[in-house]
Amino acid sequence: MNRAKLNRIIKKAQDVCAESGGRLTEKRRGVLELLLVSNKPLSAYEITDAYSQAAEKPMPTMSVYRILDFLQTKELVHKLSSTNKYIACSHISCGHEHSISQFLICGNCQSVKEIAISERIMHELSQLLNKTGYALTDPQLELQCLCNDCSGSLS
Amino acid sequence: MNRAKLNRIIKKAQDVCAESGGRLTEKRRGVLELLLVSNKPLSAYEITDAYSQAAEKPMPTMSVYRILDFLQTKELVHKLSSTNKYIACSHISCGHEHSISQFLICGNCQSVKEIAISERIMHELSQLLNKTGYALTDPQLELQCLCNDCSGSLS
DNA sequence: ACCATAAATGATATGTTGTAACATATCATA
DNA sequence: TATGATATGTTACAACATATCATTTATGGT
Repeated sequence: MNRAKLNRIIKKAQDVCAESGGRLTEKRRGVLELLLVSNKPLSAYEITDAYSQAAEKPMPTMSVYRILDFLQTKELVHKLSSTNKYIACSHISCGHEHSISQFLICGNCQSVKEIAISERIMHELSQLLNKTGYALTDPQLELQCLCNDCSGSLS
Repeated sequence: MNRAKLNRIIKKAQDVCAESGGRLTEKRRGVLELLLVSNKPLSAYEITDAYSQAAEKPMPTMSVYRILDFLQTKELVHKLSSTNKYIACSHISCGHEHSISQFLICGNCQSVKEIAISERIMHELSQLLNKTGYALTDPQLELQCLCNDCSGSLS
């Protein structure tokens, strides 16, 4: 991710916050940037450590959790509940609708790809669920995968 | 779950263990029974407390984790990573193949239903993933839902 | 039956993830 | 500048999980 692209995303994120009455403060922007430049999801503690090191003064863990909560309500950040880690949304700059979010998690290198599963598959899934007496409330899927790079290198 | 059915499942579980060179000890059986009779997933600590109370002597948490690990390797128990809770497999007595496991988790009453998603949907999903450079390694899905009972009672 | 071995369990300490409760600081605006 | 709303700091603790080493219990070979 180059600086220009990062700046565009941050600008958009500021707009998103402003529209809903929040502020993308320095710390919130810092956490978001950390996640944007990371090539893998980070735990709250990893963010704490990275931020503290970069800022050369300790960032309270509590603040990190609150900032992550805030960023999640703005759908700028997603939490992966299967790993308790956090990842920046891949679609901030394009104004993507977040009604569906599916994550492919590489079990080897921990890289994550955020994809959009076809409406048709999700619809089929929903139909199947309804027959069972359960209705889908959160279509976020987390799929344990192996990425191409890793599947090659593991012979 | 009546006693007869429970006994059939335990018997089958003993067979599964024996075939792979393990033993369904008293404590392991006890933990499995707790999960079988529970109508909702239990955390490791809830299991610890329930077992300790039933046995009238304290069960070390560490033992519970080890027992859960063991039961998971035999696919008698599944872990729900989205909630850090554990659930008995619904298909022990029928010798079900465990290559696919999908869980519908009610966000209100925490009841869980283990279902088999159609091969066709899983195949489509797999195909879609391959295009993205990721290959599915673990088809366990955890879907956040609302069950019929709860969706009715929540007006 | 006896012992060697492996499997299982116990006990203690520590690591990781997350929330509760309350205080203080900063910003917008009337 | 007073006020309310938003944001951050601090401390304590709850919940979930692993590491390590000691002890006990089953099992197979002699």
